Amino acid sequence: MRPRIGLMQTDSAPRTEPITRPTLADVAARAGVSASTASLAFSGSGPVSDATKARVLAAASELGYAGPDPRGRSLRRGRSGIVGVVLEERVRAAFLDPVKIQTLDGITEGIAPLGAGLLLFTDTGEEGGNAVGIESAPVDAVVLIGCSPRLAHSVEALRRRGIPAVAIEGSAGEDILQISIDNRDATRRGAEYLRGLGHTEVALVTLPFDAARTRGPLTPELERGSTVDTASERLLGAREVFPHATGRVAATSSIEEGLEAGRALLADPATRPTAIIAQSDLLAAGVLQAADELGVAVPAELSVLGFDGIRVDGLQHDLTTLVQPSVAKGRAAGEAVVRLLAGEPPASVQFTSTLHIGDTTAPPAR
Amino acid sequence: MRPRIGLMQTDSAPRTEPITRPTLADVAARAGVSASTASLAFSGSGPVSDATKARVLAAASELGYAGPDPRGRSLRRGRSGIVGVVLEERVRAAFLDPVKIQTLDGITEGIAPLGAGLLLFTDTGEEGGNAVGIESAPVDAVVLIGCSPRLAHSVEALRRRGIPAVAIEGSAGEDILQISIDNRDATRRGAEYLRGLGHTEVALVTLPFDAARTRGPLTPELERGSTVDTASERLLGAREVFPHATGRVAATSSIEEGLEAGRALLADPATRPTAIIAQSDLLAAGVLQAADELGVAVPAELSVLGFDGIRVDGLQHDLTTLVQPSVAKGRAAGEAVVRLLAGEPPASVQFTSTLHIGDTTAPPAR
DNA sequence: GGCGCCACTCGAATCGATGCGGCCTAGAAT
DNA sequence: ATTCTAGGCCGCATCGATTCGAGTGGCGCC
Repeated sequence: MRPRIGLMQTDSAPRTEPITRPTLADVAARAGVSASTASLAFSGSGPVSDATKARVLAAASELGYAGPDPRGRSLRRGRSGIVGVVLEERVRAAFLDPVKIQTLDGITEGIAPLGAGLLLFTDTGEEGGNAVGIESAPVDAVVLIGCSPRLAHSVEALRRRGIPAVAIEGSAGEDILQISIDNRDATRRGAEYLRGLGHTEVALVTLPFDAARTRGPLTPELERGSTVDTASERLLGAREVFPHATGRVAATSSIEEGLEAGRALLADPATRPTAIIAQSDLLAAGVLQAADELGVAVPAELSVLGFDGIRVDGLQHDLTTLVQPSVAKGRAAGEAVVRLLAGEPPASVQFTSTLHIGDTTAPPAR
Repeated sequence: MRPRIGLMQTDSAPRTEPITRPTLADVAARAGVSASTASLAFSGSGPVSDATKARVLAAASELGYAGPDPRGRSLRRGRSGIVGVVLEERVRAAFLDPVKIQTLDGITEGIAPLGAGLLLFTDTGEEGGNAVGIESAPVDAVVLIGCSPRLAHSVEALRRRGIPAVAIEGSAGEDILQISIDNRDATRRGAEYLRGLGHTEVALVTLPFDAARTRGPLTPELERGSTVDTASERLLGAREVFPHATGRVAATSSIEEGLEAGRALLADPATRPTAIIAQSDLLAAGVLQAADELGVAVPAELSVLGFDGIRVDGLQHDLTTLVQPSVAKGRAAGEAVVRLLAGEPPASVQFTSTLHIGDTTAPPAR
């Protein structure tokens, strides 16, 4: 029996504008409706007459109200509309890798139906400080790209909090959904192709095996201490065909690193391999540059096999490589996130790579 | 609603775990302290005895509590610890541009003291749908990178909401802080250098002038309809020295686009320019490739000037270019964000580019 | 032994939005 | 004119964390 105030009693009195921004309640009061109604008018998820809605919108406009506060909304809804992406390195380094970019692009495609934003994190190892880590970020889900077991602690926090996670190319944990490719099998097929051509003296240029990104000769110690599945799997695939193959470890997937590794492997004509298996196209491109520098003819004197199937700008060769569906991988991860958030438990996905035969491989010269 | 259990009634009984996740209140109850104290124990922003803190942490661990919910925290604090970044194009396109990547990296450096995450947006134009636009995202501040006036509406919403914004290379609005470089003046200096060498027949390869990214000949219509400051300014700088210079417009800053433009400009030996001013290094690299293809010697028969000062992998030349501090630009933007959030009003910053003289420029052959 | 101080802890209010159940009223049908 | 119906609208409680002022215990000092 609350006395309804006279209709005509407008709050014409110029009340002092408070320092605080207007809230939905203010708008509702101004429009003469309840906060609930005003909320419905904005979210459109309930029956509100057009007249009322117009009145609310008008009040909002007069008050300079810019729409519901995303913070309050996400608290109430339990969803923030943000998906976290964890990269293993710092932003600059991560985005120099075309595969990562393509994957990221695929993710945006995959989560498009969510209309969610992408929040970038880097697995810098140092979780301390005031930094907003994965552990304490308002994300609805997380995609881990090539992440090391170092994240186990954070992943555990995600699990506790009930935040779904999807891992691309990395063993983040037992119960984490995996999106991967046939690293091992694909490399084996590539290696078999080289063997079929007649190669026996094969060297490797691998991706880094640990977070320290040690560069140098490929040693059993490094292999054993590997925390990077991608590198290990591709190595194992090559070893299935060339059990004693060895080579160099690059610090990162880049042309420069490939160049350096290529110089080391090709420097001595006496020990020079007839073929090099690089674990990424960028590394392969670097090896090709090294061969060019040293006057080693490709493919006559040296065959080079890559991995990824990216376009390397400025490369003169048509690289023989294992083409992997980077974008599709990202998209699958995005779609998996969507399903997880919808409550449907999706299955892990394994993509396959295809061998593209270009002009950087041929039978050995000897 | 939730029946609070008696004080001494230890919950040793394996009570059925509720479907809901534990909250700070649960932890506090378990630890036998008030919610306030538990909050202080986690945030560390108040005097809590070590014993109490340990008890709270133990209780949290037992309950599987993963720390304060970021949503509730950000609601109360009014800060989310997230900085939004608006890119003008889709993710894939944006990250193919080394300058953008460097800028982004600079931003992360700049906002490091905030410990904030980076939330990516793309200025796709379509704000509708359920998408989390800039207008309704839990961000503390926003950095606009090379954004078009199309964003005016969103920028207005930001202003209303009181969210600080910084613009890099783009006129987002009147009261938006600008971080820019001397696009016009730098290009003029580069052009003057070419004129000093004796060039008079100069062609341009420009960045796109509008969101449509029209590719083709540089027409007065396109110039007039420009919504991209960077392209316009660099064009004007060139025109100050070569008033009648014309050329081609690229659809994006990439080697491929530069290659295409280069082919068009160099195809006919009769009308071939003696120098080409490219508005980015990637475009310049493409032009160099086109020259190589067509057997045009650089710099003997053709001088090429770039802009950006990035390292282009696989480029044989030492490009003459205007080196801009991309990373510093991003860092300045990040630092500006920090200051804005701290309440200190910082000033707009204008960086200057320096002319790096490489081996792609020489006096004309004629 | 008493007084006062200090460090710590507690309770309540608050932030902004939203779901819920029930009440109201306008319009239609008889 | 009266009753029925259904679409709209309302108030309240709640989400989870934080802050502020009040309170309380213990302790030192006179």
